[in-house]
Amino acid sequence: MGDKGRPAPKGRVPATIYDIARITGVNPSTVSRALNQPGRVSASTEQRIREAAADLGYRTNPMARALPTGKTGTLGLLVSDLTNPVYFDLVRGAERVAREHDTMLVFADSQESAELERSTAERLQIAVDGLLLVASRLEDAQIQELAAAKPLVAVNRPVPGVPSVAPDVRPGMIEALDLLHGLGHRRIAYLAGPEASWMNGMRWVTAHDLAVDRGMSIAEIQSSAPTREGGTDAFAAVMAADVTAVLAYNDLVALGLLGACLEHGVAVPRDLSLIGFDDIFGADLSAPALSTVRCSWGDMGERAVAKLLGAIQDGDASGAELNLPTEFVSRASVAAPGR
Amino acid sequence: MGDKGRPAPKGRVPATIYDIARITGVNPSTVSRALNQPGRVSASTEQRIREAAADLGYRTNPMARALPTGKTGTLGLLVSDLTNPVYFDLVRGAERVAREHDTMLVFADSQESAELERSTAERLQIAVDGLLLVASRLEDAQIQELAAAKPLVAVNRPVPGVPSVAPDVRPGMIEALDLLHGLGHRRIAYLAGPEASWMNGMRWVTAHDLAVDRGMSIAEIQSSAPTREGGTDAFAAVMAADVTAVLAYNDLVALGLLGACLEHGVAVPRDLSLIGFDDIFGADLSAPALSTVRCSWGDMGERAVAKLLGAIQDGDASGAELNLPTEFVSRASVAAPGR
DNA sequence: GATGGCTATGGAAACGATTCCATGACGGAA
DNA sequence: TTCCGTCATGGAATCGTTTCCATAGCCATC
Repeated sequence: MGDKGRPAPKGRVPATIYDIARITGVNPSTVSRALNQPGRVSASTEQRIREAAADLGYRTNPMARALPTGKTGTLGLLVSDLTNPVYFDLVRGAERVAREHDTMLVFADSQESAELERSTAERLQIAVDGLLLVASRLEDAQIQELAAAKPLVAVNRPVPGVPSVAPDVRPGMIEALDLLHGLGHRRIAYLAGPEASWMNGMRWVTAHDLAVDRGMSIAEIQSSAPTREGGTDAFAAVMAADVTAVLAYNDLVALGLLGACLEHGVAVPRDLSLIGFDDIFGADLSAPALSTVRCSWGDMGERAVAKLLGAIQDGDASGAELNLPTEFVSRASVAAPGR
Repeated sequence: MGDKGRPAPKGRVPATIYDIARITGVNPSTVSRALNQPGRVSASTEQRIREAAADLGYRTNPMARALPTGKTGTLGLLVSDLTNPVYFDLVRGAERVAREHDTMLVFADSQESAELERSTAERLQIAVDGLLLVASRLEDAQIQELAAAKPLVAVNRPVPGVPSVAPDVRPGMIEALDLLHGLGHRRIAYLAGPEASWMNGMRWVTAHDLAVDRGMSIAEIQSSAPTREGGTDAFAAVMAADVTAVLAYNDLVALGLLGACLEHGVAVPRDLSLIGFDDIFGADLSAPALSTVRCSWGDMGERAVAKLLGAIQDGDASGAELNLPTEFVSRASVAAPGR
């Protein structure tokens, strides 16, 4: 480990339990006990040890601890696209709970690629105590395989036998469709997201069923990507569909489509009503402000981490599913059909 | 370490170099060499070892490696507020370069609190090879102290003797003030951000000097927080300042103020021109779309990580400063003063 | 045909913490 | 007084990898 010739690495060497042991005249094992199992050593020794530790500015070396215990004190969070504003709140919620439990969060981004997701998950898995898979593009079997190796919680996508946290789209969607129906819309469209996304399928099926229940026709329109560009690109297809309202896969797509509408002189909501999903940052900024089906991503992040920590602690492999309700947020992008 | 009574932990035990050594009939040290120092063992042995490793699905245990080497293969990224959309791109850029170098990123959020930032940085520091401090609220001396312990790069804030990456606000700001001046604005205001923020001071000083150079008067208005709420809350103070244009500390504040203006019937840009900073996601969504001084946060993230990795590799402690140019993005929120 | 240098590999000591097992002291019960 | 249980602590093995040092074989050189 000699630093041969290299410019000397910076910083003083951090103190170890051996340093504390030497100073206080006890055995390293006693130091370890004093610091981690209060009451396991005599009060006076513990006192001396704690003081010495504070003096030296001792901090447990997580790597050294991880070796014998197998616990790294970190969780991995793998999302499909870190750039997507939806994940802001999720990340924040996750971070909050993790911090509360003295756990670090490692992030990674799979760039919407299943293959990259799998390899990243595998690499990540060895360095963490558990994995959070958000909006996974993997197949059920692949996820189950990962879950067999280490605790894993699927977010935004239920997987049989694997614990998961996901929004329940029905409540919000019912509100949305009731509103559209009440306003007189009869021909609507669903602007789809990525095919590999479970959530996309879920939204389409739910929207479809609810629309049919209400005697509305609903068309499915493909989009090139779950981004603003994807929404913009779909403009022509939406126009061709001859509908009075569009439910978009998410707010990003909806905002992209909204921009294209304005650009082409299609008035929203007079000529076309628009509803998004997720209530991301910025959804209330657009003109008109975007109506959307909201789910509390912050909550999802918190619940998911809590669940994962629980699974880690008691080796729980139960595949319990947790569903958080959604709600419709009514803004200016929806109105009665104009003609 | 026995799992006494606990529901058996999941998963098969991962393979180690000992397993590979046993299978191939060599010494573990040879396995280590074969895998990490190509050419250091005979081609045939290396071949056999690699095959066995692949068979067993061997992955290096990063904790075990970290112990003797002191290198964890992770970088810490500490921001003041993960919720701020500015950091999206920064995070993404950082993540990209980190991945390229097989390095993981650990995130943490200091919630705009200097004390929390310091303690988080210290805790983080022991688990990572280097630290990225974004928009730090710490004092120079504290940052220098942290930098003495382990490689550190300050982002969005230069610190004497510490390597840093920050935007150069002048170019973008010059464009902005030239535009305002050309349109006939003579009384403008700067809606400030957090006092502890170096960037806030920088923006104010630069705006002030440039305004004075052009014979414009400029007032400084305090805000309660660098968020949309902060901007909304500042509405009354802005009105009281009797100006025709406002430069806000950042887009968030600007958007908040914009919302308040619309709500109170103040027409933007006719009654008041508005300019933000950062060009965050959503800045182009508002009505009117927000003019802003943009800096490439993605680039900043990439550069910062690259710099940090460099510093780690060659123990470089040089406090080089890197400044990335900004540019003005002209949108609809600026016009000639209306009365 | 010794000698020296090089290459390929084995052996063992670290790294820092945890944890099982052992031991000595002490106190109370018989 | 003896014995046993308990408590506080020491000692040592262990986790998986890296790396320094040692050694055996080999080839080339003098």
